[in-house]
Amino acid sequence: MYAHRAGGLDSSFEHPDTSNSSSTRAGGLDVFLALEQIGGRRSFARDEAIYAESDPSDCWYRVLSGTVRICKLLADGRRHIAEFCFDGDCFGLPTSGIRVASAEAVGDVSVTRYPQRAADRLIDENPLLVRRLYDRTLRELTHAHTRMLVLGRMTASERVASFLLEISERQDAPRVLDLAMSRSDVADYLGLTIETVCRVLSGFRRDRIIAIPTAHRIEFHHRDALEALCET
Amino acid sequence: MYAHRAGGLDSSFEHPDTSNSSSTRAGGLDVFLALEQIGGRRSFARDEAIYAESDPSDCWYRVLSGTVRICKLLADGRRHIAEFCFDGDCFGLPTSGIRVASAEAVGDVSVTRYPQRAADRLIDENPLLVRRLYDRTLRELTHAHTRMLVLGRMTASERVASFLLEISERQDAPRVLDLAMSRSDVADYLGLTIETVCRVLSGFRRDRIIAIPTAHRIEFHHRDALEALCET
DNA sequence: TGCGGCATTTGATCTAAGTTAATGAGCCCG
DNA sequence: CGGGCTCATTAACTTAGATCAAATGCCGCA
Repeated sequence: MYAHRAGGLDSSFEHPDTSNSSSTRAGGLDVFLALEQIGGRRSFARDEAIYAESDPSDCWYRVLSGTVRICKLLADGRRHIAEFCFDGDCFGLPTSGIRVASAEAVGDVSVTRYPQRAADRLIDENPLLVRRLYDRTLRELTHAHTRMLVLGRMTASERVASFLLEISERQDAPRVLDLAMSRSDVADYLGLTIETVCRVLSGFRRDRIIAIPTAHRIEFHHRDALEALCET
Repeated sequence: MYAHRAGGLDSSFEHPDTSNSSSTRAGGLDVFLALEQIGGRRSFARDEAIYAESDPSDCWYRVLSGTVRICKLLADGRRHIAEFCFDGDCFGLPTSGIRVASAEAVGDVSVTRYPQRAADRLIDENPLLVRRLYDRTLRELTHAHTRMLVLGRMTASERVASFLLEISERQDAPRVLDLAMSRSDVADYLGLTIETVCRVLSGFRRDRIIAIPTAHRIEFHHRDALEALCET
C-alpha cells in the first residue's frame, strides 16, 4: 500500500513507450523533448521558498536533485506537509491561478521550471502529453487517498512504518535509508509531533526492527515487521 | 478552504465554454454528447456495493442522483471514507486495472456507467476531453490536499465544522443541510468516532451555532462561527 | 580541539478523543 | 398499535499521543 511513484512524469519522459495508453505515437519523443526545452533550471538553498501559498501560479516544476516539501499552514501556525518530491517528481501544477500550498527546499535543491503559457501551448498541441499528465495526476490522487487513510485511521507506529517504507520504495533503497528531512518534517507529514516520531523510531530500534546509526540514516533489519504494521 | 467542487466534469459537460483552456473548440459539445451516449444507467440500493476494493477496474461512473461513498479498509476493519460523491460527480476513474477502494451507495443511487474501452477510445480521439478530465482531476487533488490538512492537523470541532461547510457548499445549501449519510459515515470521513461527531454537533447546538431538528438535518444559525473554526 | 547552537532524544505530566455502557428516538413490519 | 430493530445521543472512564521540560548529542566554525 506504500508502493507507488507520486511523480510519474519522470518515467513518462524517459520511456514514453511504457505507457498503457492507446494514443497515437505520432510525435513520439519530440513532445517530451520540446517540454524539456522550455524549462529553465533554478536552484534553491536549504529551507528557501520556491513559491508561497497565495502566490500567483504561472509555472510548474520538476525536481532535478534534492527534496522539496509541499506545505499547507493553518492560521495559528500548525503545518501540514502534503507531499515530499524527489528526483523526477513534478510539483506546482496549476489548479487555479493561485498557489494553494507553498513549496520549500528541504536541502539544497535544483529544479526545472516550466512557464505555464508555453507548457499550456505545448499541451494543447500534444494530446499524448495531456494524457501522460492526466495519468500521472490520477496516480497522485490514488496516493493522496492512501495518505488520507494513514492520517485518518492509523496509529503513530503504523504511520511511521508506512512512512519509512514509502520513502524507501520511492528512493529505491531497500536496506538503508537516508532521510533528507528533519524529524519535524516527518511529524508534519504524518500528523504527529516530533516527540512521537522519535519515540516510535526508538521503539522500532529497541525491537531491533531498524537501526539508526545517525539521526538521518535508517537501516532496515526487519522490513517484514514494518510491512505487517501497515497491512491494509 | 472548504470551497470547491470535487466533481468538475458536471460543469464541463454542461458548459464546456467556461473552461479556461486555450484548446481548439473543434468538436465542441459533440465530444461530451458522445461520452454521454456510451454510458449506461445503473441503480443501487442503500448500502449496496457498486464495486469492491481489488475488483478489476473496467469502467467508471458518474452520479445521476443520490450519494456514493468511496471507502478504504484496513485489515482489522478500520474504515476510511475518501470521498462522498453527489450529483454530477465522477468516481472510479482508472489508475491501474484494479480498484484501490470500494464504492457504495449511501442511500438509493443511480449512476451512469462508462465502459473503460469505449471511453478510452473517445478520450484518445478528443484532446479537449482529456484536457477536461485532467483539469478535473487536478482540482480533486487540491481537494485531497485540503482533506489531508483536516485529517492531519485539525481538532474534532474543526473537522466537523469543515465538513458541514464543505457539504453545504457542494449541495449549494447555505441555510439548511440534509445529510444523506449516517454519523458513522461522517466519523469515517473525518477520522473520528461516532460519539465524538455527536458530541461536537451537540456542542455546536448548545452554542446555538446550528440546530438539529432531526438527526439528518442541520440548520445553520451562525455560519460565521463555523467558518472561524476552520480558517486557514 | 573546544565551544555554541540547534536538532534529537527521553522523561513526566496532561488532555482530547477513544472506549465502554446505558438510554433515547425513530421507524418498519407484523 | 406495539415490539423490536437500528441509529443517535449522553455519560463515565481510559488512553494514545500531545505538551512541557530536561538532557544529550552532533555539527559547523573559530
